[in-house]
Amino acid sequence: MPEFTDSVWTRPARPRTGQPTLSREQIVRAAIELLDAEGAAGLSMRRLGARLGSGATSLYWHVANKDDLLELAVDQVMGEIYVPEPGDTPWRVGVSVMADGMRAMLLRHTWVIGLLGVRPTIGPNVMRMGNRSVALLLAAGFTGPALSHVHSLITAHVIGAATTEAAVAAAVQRAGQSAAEIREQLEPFMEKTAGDYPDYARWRQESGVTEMDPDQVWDQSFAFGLERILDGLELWRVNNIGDTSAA
Amino acid sequence: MPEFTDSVWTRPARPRTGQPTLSREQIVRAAIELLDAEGAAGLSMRRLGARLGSGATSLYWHVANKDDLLELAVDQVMGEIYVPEPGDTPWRVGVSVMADGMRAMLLRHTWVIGLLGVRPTIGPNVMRMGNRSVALLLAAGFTGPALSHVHSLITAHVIGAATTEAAVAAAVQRAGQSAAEIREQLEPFMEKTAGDYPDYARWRQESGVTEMDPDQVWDQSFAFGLERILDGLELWRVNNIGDTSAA
DNA sequence: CAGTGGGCTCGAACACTGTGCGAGTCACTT
DNA sequence: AAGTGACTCGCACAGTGTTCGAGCCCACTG
Repeated sequence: MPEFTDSVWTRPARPRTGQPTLSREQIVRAAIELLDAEGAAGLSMRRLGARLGSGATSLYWHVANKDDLLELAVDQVMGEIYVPEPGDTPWRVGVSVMADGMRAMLLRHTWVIGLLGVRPTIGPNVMRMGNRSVALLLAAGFTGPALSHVHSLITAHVIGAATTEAAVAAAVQRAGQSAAEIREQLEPFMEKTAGDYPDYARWRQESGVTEMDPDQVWDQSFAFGLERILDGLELWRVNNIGDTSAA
Repeated sequence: MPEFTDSVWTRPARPRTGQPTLSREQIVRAAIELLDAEGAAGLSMRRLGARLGSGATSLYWHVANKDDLLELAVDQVMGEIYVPEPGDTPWRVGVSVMADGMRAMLLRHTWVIGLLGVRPTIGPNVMRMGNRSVALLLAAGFTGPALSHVHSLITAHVIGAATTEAAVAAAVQRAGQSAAEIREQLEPFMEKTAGDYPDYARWRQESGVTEMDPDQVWDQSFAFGLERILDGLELWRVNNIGDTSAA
């Protein structure tokens, strides 16, 4: 049984002296490229080796595991998220910027989503991000467990929204068809089952949601949710902290 | 390239006449048991066949793919979620019950989480759930795109919260150690890196979160977030619908 | 009652996966 | 010149999802 703290981040790095042809950074970068291009299923150690012009097993000198490699890749792309410094803007804006950035990152690297539920990441980039988030929320007046809850709430919204969006995007891409074609194909299925799900069918028709641009709907849905969350947090903040002037 | 609608749910079921020793329901049930017991990595067609006392390839008569099987399993467990009828309770309570139920399901079957981002499910149980959610939110006064946004917001919170909770739970389970032991192990790592993440380290110490029961913290965090979301929605509802009396 | 077709099971095989092991290469120190 | 250690890599092993074709057995038709 491995110790809890036995992960890429706690194991000492190998000393580097020679002029190796491969490096951990290079491997991680190539892995991310492969994952972006072909999804989680597209990454195999052999294919990654080939892409780097070296044998598959050479990678194991620089990386203990495929799991470790994935953890490194996740932390790497987490570093792409920009978390504003506290004080630059009102806290709502700061949080929104972070949330939007995180969402964009997850949609750029959809393979990350499937890994988030498998194992928590405590790499340097994630830690740095966490530290800046804490600073941001401290400046907003949140403290103690509430600060943690607020942070969880924001990230949960981003992860949850990105999850379903990515799922649909993947299905659409697999189908290789336009949104209009898919809507057309889906129609008979919807009509056939409309009797079984009357409320859903009626709402679907009346809402006019079928005639909107899907990408816009995703954006609006995410923004709507985030605004409601921030409203709810503001309300709580006023009632429990009472300082409405914090940046 | 497969059509978008080419999935388990749209393909006609095979006619069944003989007295087969295997059935699709039985296979799905066994798969879920295996997944619950050993996680996503524990399910292979050969192991599943062995568990059912039959050859691995026999399964392919009842199920086209491993992917299809997983989709069936996901829809199956989705059916475990209880969505209250509209009118039974105030809408906040109804939504809370659904959210709590969904969270509990995801934590019972953590393997589902990793599949949610891969492909959207449109199985009968998910559709039924969707229909009841629509009914619930219609009764609360939400209509049009806003209804969809509200539904997305709730499920996103559940999925996002369950994702990070499941990740930590999996790591703890892999370590096979108590929360106290893990905390002890983590301490030196935290102290060593405290200088790099000063805000985080300071908050961690002052907040006292390290001395709380982790399970309770998860529960509280989820409930806190849900309350803030419902507050935000209530606010929006009053401003945009104006009817505060809807059940 | 014989025969045939189709629902259903399954073993062999293929192409692939992650990874342990040991041999080999090279730059550098002693 | 010998050796040491960083690094690369081919082979092999156990395991994966899935295809194919052979075979079973039951319900039907002639």
